[in-house]
Amino acid sequence: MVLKNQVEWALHCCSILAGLPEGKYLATKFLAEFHGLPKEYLSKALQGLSQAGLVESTLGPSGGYRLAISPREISFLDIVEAVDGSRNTFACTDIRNNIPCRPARMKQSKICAVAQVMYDADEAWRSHLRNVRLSDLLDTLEVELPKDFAKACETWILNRI
Amino acid sequence: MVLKNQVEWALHCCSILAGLPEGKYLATKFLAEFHGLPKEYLSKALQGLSQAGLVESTLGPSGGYRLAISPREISFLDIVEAVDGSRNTFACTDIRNNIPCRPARMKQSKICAVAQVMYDADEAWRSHLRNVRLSDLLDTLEVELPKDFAKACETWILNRI
DNA sequence: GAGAGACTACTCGGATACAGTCTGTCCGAGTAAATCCGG
DNA sequence: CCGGATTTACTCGGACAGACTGTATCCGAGTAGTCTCTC
Repeated sequence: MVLKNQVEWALHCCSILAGLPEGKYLATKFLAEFHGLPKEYLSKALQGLSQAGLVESTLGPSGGYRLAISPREISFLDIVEAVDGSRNTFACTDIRNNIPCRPARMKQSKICAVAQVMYDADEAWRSHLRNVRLSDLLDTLEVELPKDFAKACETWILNRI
Repeated sequence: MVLKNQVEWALHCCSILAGLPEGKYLATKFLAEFHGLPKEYLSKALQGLSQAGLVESTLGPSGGYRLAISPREISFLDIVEAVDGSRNTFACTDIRNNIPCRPARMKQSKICAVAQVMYDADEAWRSHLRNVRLSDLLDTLEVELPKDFAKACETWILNRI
């Protein structure tokens, strides 16, 4: 049970898009070049973000992606689910229904006890991701990133808009 | 990112093995028949439990599996990791190292901020699973399961030992 | 009746196969800005 | 110099392919208990 690479890519790309000047778009080509990723495949991840409404795109020259909403309104969970889907990490197939000695017409109102525990764990994971916003990541990077490196990245990107 | 079916199977099988009379083994064949699962494939999950030391097996007639340790000492996480592996749900490939404008010989002591958030979420998930023990599941089933059903299951199993 | 050998029922592990997902590439359709060209 | 047509640069979406994983199935090797056979 491992998340796909695109999740990592999407998270990093969002942090870049969040730093864009007001109203500007950044092309997939440059996002891919910046992170050393295959452009065409990265584009799939960005399409996922776009369909989820986290990001918006425009066509033509000087087209590309930008955030559709404020970084304060985007959680890690939003990005993860946009790219990786929102299926529960545990898929209960209700194998208790196969038990041969079960009385006919037995009422099975409650959810399977095993599944309940797994669902709770899933919710703990999601809850943690829901409570971290993209803006929190930006704050952390602001502190952790060396100033000269941050500046170099900024000019690199501004040169491509 | 979905856990494999074998995890569900292993959890249910463990709850059955926990109810076995002292010192008795239950064959894979019956565990599979009881849950309506493919015997050969279920055996892979049980092998995983065996390698993790949660379960022990014996060969020959009246052979099979039984718990190797008390249900109080077995957590859900133990079972999940025995079957599904213990790799982190997020695989950081450190794409920040690919950034073209990074200064040469830049010290990158700290862990990637994106990865840190994902690792914390992973730990929240694992922590929840670690805090639920197999004995807790048995307690829940004791309360939730209709008495006649539980009895029917018990006799079904005792008849096969 | 006792002991040795054959038999049986099971686990374990490897080999194999198939399907689905992940990763990645390629290309055509559609679109918006920039450019060109005719009046 | 102005407005329409063309070109360009991009996104979007589908098609496709290879690698890997998940889901099985099958079978042979090894083992522990049981049965049988011989003395």
